[in-house]
Amino acid sequence: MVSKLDLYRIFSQVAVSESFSKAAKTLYLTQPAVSQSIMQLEEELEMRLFNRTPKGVSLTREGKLLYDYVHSALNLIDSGEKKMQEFKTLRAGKIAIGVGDTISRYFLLPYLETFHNLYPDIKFKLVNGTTSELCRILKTGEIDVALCNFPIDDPKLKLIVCDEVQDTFVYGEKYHKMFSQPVTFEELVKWPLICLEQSSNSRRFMDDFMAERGIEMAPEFELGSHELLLDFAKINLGIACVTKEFSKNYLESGVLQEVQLMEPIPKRAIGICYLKSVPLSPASTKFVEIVVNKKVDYFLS
Amino acid sequence: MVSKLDLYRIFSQVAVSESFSKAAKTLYLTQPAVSQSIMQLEEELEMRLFNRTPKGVSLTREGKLLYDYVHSALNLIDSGEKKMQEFKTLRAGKIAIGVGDTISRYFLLPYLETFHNLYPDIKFKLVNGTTSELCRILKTGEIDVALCNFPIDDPKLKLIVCDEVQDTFVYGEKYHKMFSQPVTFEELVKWPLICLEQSSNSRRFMDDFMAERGIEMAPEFELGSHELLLDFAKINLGIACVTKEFSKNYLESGVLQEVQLMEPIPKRAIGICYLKSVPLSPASTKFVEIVVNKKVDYFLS
DNA sequence: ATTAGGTATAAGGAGTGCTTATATGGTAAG
DNA sequence: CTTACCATATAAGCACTCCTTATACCTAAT
Repeated sequence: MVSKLDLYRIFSQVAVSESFSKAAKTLYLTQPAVSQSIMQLEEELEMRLFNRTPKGVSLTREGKLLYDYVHSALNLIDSGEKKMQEFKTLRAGKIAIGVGDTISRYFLLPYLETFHNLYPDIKFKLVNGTTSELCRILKTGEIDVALCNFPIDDPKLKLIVCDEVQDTFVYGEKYHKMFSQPVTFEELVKWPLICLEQSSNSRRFMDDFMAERGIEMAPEFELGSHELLLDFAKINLGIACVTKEFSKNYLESGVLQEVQLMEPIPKRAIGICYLKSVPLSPASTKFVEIVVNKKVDYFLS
Repeated sequence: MVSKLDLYRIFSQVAVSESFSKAAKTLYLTQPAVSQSIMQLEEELEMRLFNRTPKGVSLTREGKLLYDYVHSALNLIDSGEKKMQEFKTLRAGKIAIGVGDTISRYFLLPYLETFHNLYPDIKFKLVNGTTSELCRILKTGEIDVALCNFPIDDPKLKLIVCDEVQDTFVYGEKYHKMFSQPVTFEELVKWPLICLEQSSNSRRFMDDFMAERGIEMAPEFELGSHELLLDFAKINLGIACVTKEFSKNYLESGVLQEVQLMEPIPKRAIGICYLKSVPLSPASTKFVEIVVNKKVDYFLS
């Protein structure tokens, strides 16, 4: 095995130039340097690679065959380097993003669109899961970044708050006259409630908040998606605990209305997180930048 | 473009070992050497290739892709080097041999068989031509060696006499009683003669020899192959000028008989020749060795 | 807490690989 | 035939690269 791969780059150039001195010029070397390199290669392979002629050199039968291999190999390396260049300039690549179900629908989409319009060659992989699941698979490397509901307490993760959302309770037409006045939490939970499943971070947030006040929520319905919450409320099956920002359409059109509360519910943070120990790829870096800077292309959202 | 290809060999090993220190051991280097090499590669590509972990390292998404290229490239180089090894040990390769028509039939064949039995993986390319044609295409590189009739006067060619052959005149049954006594050349040329074409070296040799004595040969028949000479003589169309060694079967069986001459015809040399300026390939070297040492496998000839 | 095993960093020295200078050889033109 | 020019080969010296030793730092496991 030839120890010095670099000799092959010289070999290849000489094969093309058919001259030591011409190859030397191309490689910004001197002719003796090339001469010595080829001699070294020939010695290590114990094989004459070039026929020396007064006009230059030409590959021997064996050298020609070696060149075919070497040429392909060098091309492969070049292709690989080009690919890296593309990654660097975000003309190729892939981001694996973990995201909570609710967030993917109402929050992530505009950023994905913005990013995709800027860098159409970057591929996405989206993985859905709860906040804790996402934190786990971040560490396996399956995903590069995760967008999830805070709070998260994990020393290995870098956390960046991107947005704050307001949980709120909404009702449909049937409940209209019953909520003309602000209510307390104690009064509220007596109504039929529509909530997300207990496994979700948003639900847990609200459960914890109520628990601090000694109140227990016993929802009539526990649903799997935020969209269902809104639908259920619309047909007057109860009071839904939803995220205000994700319910804009329903509230603005008047289909649903917010319960006026005596005491505000604190805002809840949504953020992006990734492993502290693993540097982000160029594409992921750019994606994070877009999300934290809220660079949404509003024309598209 | 990464200037130092050797970095890729280290890169590849690290990718396999998934550890700088393990790769270092495999490569008979120290861990810092590997560490620095990878850092250098990463700097030149401006791309993180490995994620460092406390247990070792793992390829980044981008590194993995680069590895696919690099791995293939290194495999190609290895294959090329293996091929060279095969050439060296005559387990692969090709010889292009130029050979006169007559010689190929009566002289070359046993050597080809011997060589082929020793090195069955070497391929042959045979090119027929006259001596002067062969000398010309030797210089073009189309053939590696040539087997032809001497004399040759070319300062660029290395000449090795392999054998001497005796030209002679033969006749068939009809001429039997007319050649009971030795004849002079002057008497001989009065009979109908069967010769090779004037372009052949053997014919020129005989023409020149006669000319020195002021005799001109005016053959009845000028034929393209030695075999035809014998056939024509057999059916009594004249006296054929042939090479004794190549007519053994006809002479021994008594189908043809030699003209007894007053004065002997000098022997003519057959030899192998190749360019002085171009070193022979391993296969060609061995072939020349077999021919000049007359290493014929007699069981086969 | 301590140890073991991993990578990163710093500094020094050996060796390699380049350069300059020169030799050698062949071809083509004078 | 000689000379000049173009190519490669050889020789010697030096700069720089790259590897080594030494050390620091981190994490995980005992």
